[in-house]
Amino acid sequence: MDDLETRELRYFVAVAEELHFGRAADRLGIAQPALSRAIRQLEHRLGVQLLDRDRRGAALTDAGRVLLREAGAALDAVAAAARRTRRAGDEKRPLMLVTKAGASHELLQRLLVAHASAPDAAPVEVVLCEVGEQARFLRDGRADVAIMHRPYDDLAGFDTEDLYVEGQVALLPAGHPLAARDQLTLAEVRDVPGLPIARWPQLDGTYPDGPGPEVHTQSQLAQLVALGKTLLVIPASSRAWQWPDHVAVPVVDAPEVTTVIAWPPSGYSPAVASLVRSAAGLHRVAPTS
Amino acid sequence: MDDLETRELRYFVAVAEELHFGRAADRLGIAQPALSRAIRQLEHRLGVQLLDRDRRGAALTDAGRVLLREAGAALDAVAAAARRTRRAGDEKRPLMLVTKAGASHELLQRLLVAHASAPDAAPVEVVLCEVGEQARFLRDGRADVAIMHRPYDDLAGFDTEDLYVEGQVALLPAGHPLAARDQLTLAEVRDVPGLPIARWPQLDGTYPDGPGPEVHTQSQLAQLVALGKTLLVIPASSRAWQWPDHVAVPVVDAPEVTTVIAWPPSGYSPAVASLVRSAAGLHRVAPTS
DNA sequence: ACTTGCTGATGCCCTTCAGGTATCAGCAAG
DNA sequence: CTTGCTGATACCTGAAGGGCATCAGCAAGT
Repeated sequence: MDDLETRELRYFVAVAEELHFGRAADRLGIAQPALSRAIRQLEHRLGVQLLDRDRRGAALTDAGRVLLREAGAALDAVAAAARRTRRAGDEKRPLMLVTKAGASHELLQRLLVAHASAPDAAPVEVVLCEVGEQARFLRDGRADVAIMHRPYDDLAGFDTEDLYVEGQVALLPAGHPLAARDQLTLAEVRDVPGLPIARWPQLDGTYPDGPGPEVHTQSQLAQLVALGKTLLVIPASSRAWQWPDHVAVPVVDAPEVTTVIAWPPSGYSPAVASLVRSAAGLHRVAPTS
Repeated sequence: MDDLETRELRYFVAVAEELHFGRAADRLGIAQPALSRAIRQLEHRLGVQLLDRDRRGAALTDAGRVLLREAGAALDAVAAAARRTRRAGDEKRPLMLVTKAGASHELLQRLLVAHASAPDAAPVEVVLCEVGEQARFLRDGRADVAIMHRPYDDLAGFDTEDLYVEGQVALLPAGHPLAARDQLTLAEVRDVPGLPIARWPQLDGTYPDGPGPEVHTQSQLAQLVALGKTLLVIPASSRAWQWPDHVAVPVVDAPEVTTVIAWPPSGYSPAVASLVRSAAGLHRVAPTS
């Protein structure tokens, strides 16, 4: 059977994301005719039409949508193979741990301290990423292990260990009427006049509908809240990055958030095992806040 | 960054498995010099030595072992992308369900019947594979969903739903002294003179040490047990394939076996969801035996 | 209706590089 | 010192990926 080459997958992903051969070719650094031919050949080899060409661009067929998803996963796996192999060559390579910037500060702190005193401690390097990007880092080999949050993050396909369960708080600009309350409900937080809830990327990378601003970094958020443009509901421990002009109020009926440590099952190594063991030792210890 | 091509990964896997450039080249249908050059180039691009060449063949380095594992996963992902995309083109494509030949007969039977009467039932095609191969089928796209057994099968990276929990029985040749007992313990079953326990492939594909024969199909096993060459401990429901000259005796302290339905998180589709829902409806119903 | 300005598709040429054949080079065992 | 393995080199060839120029369809101005 004729196997696909990663080049073909990269080409298709570019076109599927741009929905435009010219721009995709540009992004890939090749000429448009070459791209058109490559995609045609790919369609022919798979025996399936992937794109509906149209006067004003291209649109994905059902099969195209399947391939977009699968190709992404496959390319991540290939990238992971390269990265992990390169790193296997280094002696004294540190373990890469990825987490959302600004989340779970203190838990992470304690984890690193605890692990440093473990007998078989390997050095750990912390990588910060944007919201929802941890899974990507694990999948493509940029990280060996991640700190993630259920139910917000995509844990599919990873082994995990629960570390900590906590409630959520609403983060409001100081001076807002609701900021004086000592607790809130989700119903009260929704539809606050002039204070729409910020919209985060969902598991599939799209944004939910709504009036609030689209954000994907903590600093954007902090800014927007301070400016009185939005409010948000976040895990209680995240108020570590709270600004002076922010006020956190517990939201009593918000779903609980579980902080977990996650790793790709294929990438299980003694170093990862050791770190996970250190993490398990932190179980249920409330963070100082 | 220079991405790897699947061709290079296939070449490396062949060499890593054969540990011999000539044989690997033969298997790939290319000449040995081309292979040598491809591997050298791969090593150079990764900046890591993958193989220790030696007068009598090649041996994997640590990095090589990492790449062997990662490349396998990556190639499976690429193959899955191709297969799932092709199948997405077919209308009326059946759902592919894979299970070990001979295991969980009746549960599967009931699942298929239950699902056939579901309102959104898609046709289901059953594929049988050898012991421990289900994960491979799910990973490379040959199957959409699998019936597997914890703790025997490798469930890492899949979403699962528990279907059924059962104890295990020892399968003995009729006429053996232990066959008259109405229950046994693991301690009694181990080290039965002249009846070593058969050795199954472990999660990593290697065989545990021991005196018993290496087997990987049910029919091999059935034969060996009937011949009085081995005994084995298996889930109670597997005695469906028991021969007339087999006797099953419960092993009271053997770990429980959970039959689960598993699917790759990436491959989640309405059809899979529907089948899983049907399966969940079977919960805890004891099979007739 | 004609033009304009987008889109992706074609035709033709060139360069690159994967792969084949022949041969070399190291080394262990006769 | 020869023989018979191994993998590595040298050199050539050919398929195919890629670039450039151009074509072809279609919608929206004018």
